Order: sequence, then structure tokens, then C-alpha cells
Amino acid sequence: MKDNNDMPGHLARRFQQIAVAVFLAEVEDAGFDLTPVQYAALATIKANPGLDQVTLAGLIAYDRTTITGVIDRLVQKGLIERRPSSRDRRARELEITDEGRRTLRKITPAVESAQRIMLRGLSAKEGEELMRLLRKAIAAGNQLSRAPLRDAQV
Amino acid sequence: MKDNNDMPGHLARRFQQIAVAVFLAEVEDAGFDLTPVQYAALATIKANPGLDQVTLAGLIAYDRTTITGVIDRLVQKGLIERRPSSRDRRARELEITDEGRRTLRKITPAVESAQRIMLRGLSAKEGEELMRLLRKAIAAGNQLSRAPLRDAQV
DNA sequence: TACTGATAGTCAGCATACTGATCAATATCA
DNA sequence: TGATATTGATCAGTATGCTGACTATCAGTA
Repeated sequence: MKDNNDMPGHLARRFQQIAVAVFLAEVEDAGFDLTPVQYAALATIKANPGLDQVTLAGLIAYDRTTITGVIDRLVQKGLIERRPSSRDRRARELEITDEGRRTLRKITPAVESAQRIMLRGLSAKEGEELMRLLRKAIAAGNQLSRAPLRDAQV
Repeated sequence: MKDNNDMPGHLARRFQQIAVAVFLAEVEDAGFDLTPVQYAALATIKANPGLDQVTLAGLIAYDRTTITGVIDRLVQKGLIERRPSSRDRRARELEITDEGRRTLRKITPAVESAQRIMLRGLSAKEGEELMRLLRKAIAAGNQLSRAPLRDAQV
């Protein structure tokens, strides 16, 4: 019978599990309370001021129903603002606050440290190769999930 | 600024997201209703008859609080039985049912197909290399999550 | 312009995952 | 033995992530 360790799906779950644990630990050590998902959303909002929720979801491959709760919590924490769009009354525009900008700046070392720790079993070269292979597999499977990565419609 | 695609944590989430979607799609096409987590638990119970929940959790690196619900649903579906242990009245012994065995047998092709599909962007060699690197990174980070992989205490 | 279809956001419901707490039972050791 | 520590299972609470449904709005077209 096939072992769990021969199943890419099982390895994917384990690696993701460790990645999240490492991220949360590093961020907490730095004195912050932000999940990987919240961090990615915050960074993307900063890089794309005024974007709407669907665009944000596409940029980081979240499901649009998941993003609602994530944004709720970022607003709750005072890191972003959500306001109705002037162009489209269905849409909400997202903007990072000064507090959000400050948090993002101060949290960056912890985030980068987490990325290093989750690859600490690999050489630099192996880490690069792992990321290359993941990117390639993801590109081929992108359309298979409900929340594919999408370019921003400039 | 660092791109999402240079963050192993982000790539881990994306790959896991696709892996789950592919698994569920293949299994549903085969006429079954079983999640990746439920499948791994069922296969492990079959391979280790009479094991208790903590041991099961250790073998597939689940959190012990998560396993309760997973087992509830497997029992609900009639695929396993949960009964009090004779040796330790705190523990529950888990056993696969005939129905569980039948399901496992019939679902295997779909599961294997899913593993192939989630690597379809890679050559066979690259797929092997991805799994090797994931295994290595996971081994180094195993203790960093709340639910590390553990050997069964024979 | 009125109809039709698509889109943005939300909600209910379900299944992982985790933290931290609790209860019952077992193990250890002074 | 009796006090203490540990362990197996569960629960409450929170955060992703999904399916499917729904409302409001927009866009395209007959």
C-alpha cells in the first residue's frame, strides 16, 4: 500500500501546517497578532490602494466568501478601512490605514524570519528548487480550485 | 518588496488549496463523499486496527482536538466503529467496518488519480524531487506544529 | 427602455485546524 | 498508600476555506 509520505497531497498538508505554525509563532514573538492570511491581505491592500474585494481575492487566490471575514477582522483591528466605491455601488474600496502601514513595517522581519525557518531543513539551493517546483505545479493547477489566482484588471 | 511568489508560506497554502480541490473533485466523480483528512484517517485505521485516537492523530499529524470531529463523521457514515478500550477506560479503540473497507478499496483509484493531477505540471522526475524536498523540509519542521508526526508506540 | 445575464458582496452551513480549558482515568513516586 | 503529574477525550471559541443561495447593482442588448 502507498505510504502517506508518497502522497503529494499529504505532504502539502503537512508543509502548510508547519508553515502556518511557524508564521504565527514568529509574529507573536514580535508582539503582533496577525494570521498569514491577514498579512497577505494587508500587504496586498497596501500595494494596490483602493482595490475592491474581488480583485483582492484574485490577487492572493482567496475565495470571495472567505475574504469577507478576513477583511472584517482587519477593519476591527484598525489596520484597513472599507468604504463604498464611488464608481460601483456594489463594490467596497479597501485602503490601508496609518496603523496598518506601521504594523506592516514592524512585522516584516518576523515574516521574513518565518519564511527562513520553514525551509531550515533545506540548503539555499534546495529551498529555491522547492519554490520553483511549487510555482510550476501551482501554475498548472491554478484553475482547479474555486479561488484561482487572477491578475488585477488594470 | 518581496512578491508572494517568493514566500514559501504562500506557495504552501496555494499548493495545499489545489491539492484539496483536486482530491474532492476526483473522489466526487467516483461517486464518493470523503475529504482528504477522512481518507487518511480511514486508511490509517485500517492499517492499524484497534488503535486509539491519540495514536491515530500522531500517525497522520493531526491535532487531537481535530480528530474528534473527523472520527465523529466517519462513524456517522458507518465506515468505522469507536468503542471503549478494555485496557484503558479513558481511550477509545477504532476499527474499520466492512463498509469502510469496501469504500477504501473502491476509492483508491480516484485518490491515486488525484495525486497525479496535482503534479501534472511537473515531469515525473520533478514530481519526485518536489516530494523529496517537501519530506526534508517537513522532517526539519515537524516539531514546530502542535500536531507533530509520531511513531506508533508498539 | 425593458429584459437578461453577469457581477460584488454577504450569509448559512459544513469541515478542517488551532488555543486553552475541563473531566475522568492512569501512572508515578515520595 | 496517597498525593501529584500525566494522559485520552471532549468542549468552547476563533479563523480559515469551501458550496450554494441571495440581494443589489451593473452591463449589454433586443
